[in-house]
Amino acid sequence: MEMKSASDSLAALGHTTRLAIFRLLVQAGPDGVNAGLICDKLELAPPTLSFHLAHLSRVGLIRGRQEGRFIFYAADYAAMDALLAFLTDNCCQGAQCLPTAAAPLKRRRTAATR
Amino acid sequence: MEMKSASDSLAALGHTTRLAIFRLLVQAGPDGVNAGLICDKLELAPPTLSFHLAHLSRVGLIRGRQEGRFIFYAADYAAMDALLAFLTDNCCQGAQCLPTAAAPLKRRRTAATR
DNA sequence: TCCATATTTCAAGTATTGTAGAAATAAGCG
DNA sequence: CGCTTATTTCTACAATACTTGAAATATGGA
Repeated sequence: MEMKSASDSLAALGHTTRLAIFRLLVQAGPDGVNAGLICDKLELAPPTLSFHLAHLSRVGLIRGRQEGRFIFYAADYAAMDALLAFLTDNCCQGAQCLPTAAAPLKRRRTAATR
Repeated sequence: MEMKSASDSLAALGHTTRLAIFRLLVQAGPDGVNAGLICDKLELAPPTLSFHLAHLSRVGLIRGRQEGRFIFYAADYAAMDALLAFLTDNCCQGAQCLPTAAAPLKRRRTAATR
């Protein structure tokens, strides 16, 4: 993952409304949730929700699939995994970074290690 | 971790310059790097760097410690860990979220599980 | 004390982003 | 076809964030 793509994703999550949407979808699972239901659960005006869903989609953190009149949005778990990997990549060069843990933060799977 | 604090941290990382600074510090290890050196490595104007360091400090992702005329900044690994935990918390309710993996994204240690 | 160096604060201009009403599009149903 | 529902696009305003020159602060050394 490149710096720009990672920072775009992080910026997308760096807003309480979008973070709430994303977590809702992460916890909802791969089937996703339709836009109207997200509106209700988070009490958002439809245009506001649409704006944020478009933002999250644009950076690749979520995906929408049309089903009849509904659009179901689901988290892109692979994108989230890649983002977490980017953050902890090459963490602390093997030194002990977390005092309470025995070992450094685990390096997550990356394109190179898959 | 609360929603607001998490989104503040993510927003802080959602900027190429700050993300570059943070990764530099994550990879540098617990001893940290002094501000001037960060300036040189990332080719930033001192006030610009200072602005971003203040931002990252304010949200708790990094810490500075004075040492003579220098201020060494280091990543706060515990804060990063908590942030990653927040994102994957209660991920996909046990369903399989990553098609290539056998199991869902691991739930990281949280205050509740420590 | 005076100077050089390290870093921050101030100030001001520019640019970007978030919100929500109104209107538009799209899909299914009678 | 016309109606209802689901969602998005358009528009315009308000608010916030980024950058950098200039000035200020602080630390150590001559």
